[in-house]
Amino acid sequence: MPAPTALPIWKIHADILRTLQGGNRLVLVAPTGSGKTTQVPQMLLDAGVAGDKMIVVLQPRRVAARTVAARVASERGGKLGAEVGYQIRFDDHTSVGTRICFVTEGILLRWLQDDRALSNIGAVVFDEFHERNLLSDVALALVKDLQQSLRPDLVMLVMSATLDAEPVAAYLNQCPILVSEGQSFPVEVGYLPVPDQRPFTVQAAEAVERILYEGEPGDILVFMPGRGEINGTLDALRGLRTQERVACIPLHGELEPQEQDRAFAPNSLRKVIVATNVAETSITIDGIRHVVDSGVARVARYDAERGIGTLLLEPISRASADQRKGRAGRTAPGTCHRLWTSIGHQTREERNTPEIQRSDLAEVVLLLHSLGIQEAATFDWLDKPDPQAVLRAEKLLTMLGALHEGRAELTPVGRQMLRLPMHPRYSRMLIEASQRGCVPEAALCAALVSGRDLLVRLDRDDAQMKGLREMFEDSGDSDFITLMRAYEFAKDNGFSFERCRSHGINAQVARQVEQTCQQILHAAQQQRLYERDSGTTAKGDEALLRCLMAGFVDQLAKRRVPGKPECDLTEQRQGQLVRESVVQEAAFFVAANLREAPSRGPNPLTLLSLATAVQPSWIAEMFPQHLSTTVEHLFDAQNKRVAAMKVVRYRDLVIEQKAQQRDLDPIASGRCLAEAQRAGAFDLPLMDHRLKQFIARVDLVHATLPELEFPRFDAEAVTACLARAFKGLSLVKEAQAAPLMAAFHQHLAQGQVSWLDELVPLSISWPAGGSLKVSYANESPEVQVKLHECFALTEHPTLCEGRLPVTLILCTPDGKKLATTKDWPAFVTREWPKHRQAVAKKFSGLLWR
DNA sequence: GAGCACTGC
Repeated sequence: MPAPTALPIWKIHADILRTLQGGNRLVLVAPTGSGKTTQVPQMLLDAGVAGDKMIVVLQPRRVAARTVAARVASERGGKLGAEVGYQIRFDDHTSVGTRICFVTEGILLRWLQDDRALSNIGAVVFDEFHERNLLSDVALALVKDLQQSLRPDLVMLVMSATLDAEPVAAYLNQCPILVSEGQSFPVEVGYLPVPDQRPFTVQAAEAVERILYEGEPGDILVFMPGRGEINGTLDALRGLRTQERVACIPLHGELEPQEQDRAFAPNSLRKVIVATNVAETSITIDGIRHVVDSGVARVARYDAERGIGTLLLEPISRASADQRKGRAGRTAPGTCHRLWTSIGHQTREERNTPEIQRSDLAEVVLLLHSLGIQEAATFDWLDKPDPQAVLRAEKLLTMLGALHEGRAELTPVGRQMLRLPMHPRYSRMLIEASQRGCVPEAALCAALVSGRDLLVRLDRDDAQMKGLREMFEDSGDSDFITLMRAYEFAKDNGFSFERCRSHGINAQVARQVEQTCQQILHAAQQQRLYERDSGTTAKGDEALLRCLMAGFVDQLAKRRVPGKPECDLTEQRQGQLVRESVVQEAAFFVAANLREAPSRGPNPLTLLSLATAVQPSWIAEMFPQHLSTTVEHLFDAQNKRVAAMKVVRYRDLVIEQKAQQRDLDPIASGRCLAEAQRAGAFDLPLMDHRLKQFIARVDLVHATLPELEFPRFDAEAVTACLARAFKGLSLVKEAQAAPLMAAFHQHLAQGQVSWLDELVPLSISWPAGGSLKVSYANESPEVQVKLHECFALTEHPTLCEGRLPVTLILCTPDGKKLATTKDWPAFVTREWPKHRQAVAKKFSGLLWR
């Protein structure tokens, strides 16, 4: 290994120090292989840039923080944890003498809460900033804020591997940018000549085949969006007939460590590694010379309007594609095969959406409030979060009791919640648990969802594993209880990999859960939420179920039909419970997870998971402020009628209704019938062709002659007309017999109805004699006519005062459609001659022009 | 009859 000072970053050593001795901000662009991560902190230390204070280097991943710290410590000939240390969750290798400290982002944010001024820190270095993780954006904004207020002496250094440093530099008040060389090799990029519609798994396998055929040496890395596609590619690879034998290796985050190691381990065969995005940033494999890039990835987004997360397949950005490409040039020149066209490349987004713009912000907003920042939406961000997402976060925090109603200030409960390392929903659950004597159970629940999935996903027809799983599923009350049982099983078996694997449990995750749970309990103790050995344990599961409800009341779901997965939620949301949930009976449950997934049908599915059965009476006891009782007219689908009901709602979700003995209000009753009809509760035979034509004709005038101010018949207007027609009725039978036309006429202003026959007649007279019906069923009005009867036309027939040509559907004498036109004279001169001979021959008895 | 990228306190 060459001396560290031979690394490219040392070429700009003097510039870096000059900039930071003259100012307090710097953006450093340095690609992989420049040595920035290990060398820059040492340069700062040796030059005394941070004075006698500590240099903190932010890392996006724990492994990186640990390994880089070890490397730097050894370069300086010291012990890890002395001059050079690191701190990550569960692992603190620092001491009073530590001058360079590598930390993960969450740690720095914890420090900020303990000491708003970061008094013992002299410099903050943001490494891998181009990844734009949620917490690194938050940390950057807070450190900038701190530097501009209490700590002008604090040095900020943002390091990024990609070239678009201008926005960050501009954000840091036009601070200087320095660029270092990297140490990588050229990668030759190839695109598809034309788009290929076949599955990209097949295309990728073919690309691999071509690389093998060309005989260029080196391992191959294939990027796929997920596990399914990885397996599909591996299948396709097995089907290849190539001379060379290769080792096909899957790589994704859910694999156990020893399975992941196969990708790193030397292999006598050429390796073809088929990986997800883990291989783009988190995992680096030496020896890759060829990249095959599907060009897609699964990206998590958050729909703030509905509070639902999605995980969709999306084209990756150009920045991401370049990052993937770079994986082929780490040790020698390489090739990159992109499964899209060079034209398609230009239409891709330039860079990824920063995580802050696609996340649930509840935790971040709570943190900001604790630091006195009440306006998260207008705070000085590099990229502002969606104001809607901030609003949703604030609403949730208010509901959880962390913010004061209406004045966006932290409550004492909110302060306690801040000290618990988890999403505010779970910290709210823990606070509830402190009052119900089930803190250890609640802490375990929070720990169980804090990392990767404890239970491995089952193959659809793995009956044996399903059978073993059932021993954890003895309670139908909550999916959390299943997870707890599985965890207890793992713990009772000493977290043995074999025992766990045989029951579909990820042992590694189970060990992490143990640690996380201990940490949570420790924090809970410090917040006086819990006393160890206090002996107050709850009887049965109900206390825990109530705690879970406290964290997720706003995700209350009500089954539409007993035993079926379809549910209604608040805010008119709908969803269905996943089939592997144990909560298959309860009429009400809260779902800890809402997400949208693509389906075969036209609409995506909203899937509810991590369910917990709840009783409506618990809501009445614990959240009376969210309940309302009214008497309303409701449609009784069973008896096909409107009934007056006493309705109890949790927010807008009906949780109880009872028929009332009382007279119906005629208007409300009609409206109720109309809305039931709109929702598809019954059909309306009198909504006939004539009425539909009427609606279409009015809409046509509305669109074509806006100056006449005809109203439009949108869905709401139709419902309003039906409500008028149904006034005073209460039975479906009555509604179906009610005359409708008059009510629809009333939607128009006085006199407008009588203009309709003039503007949009039901039939038009024809020069050849008689008249023809006009159809308004399609976007453009149509008349079907035999072609030979058109020759008498001198001009094209129109509607709406000449503004709208009728579409003529021209037929042969035996009624077969021949052509359509909106311009008869043009048709006769240009199109007709092309058909004339054939038509005239077939129908020779007629006179053709 | 249907679904899952990656991190972090």
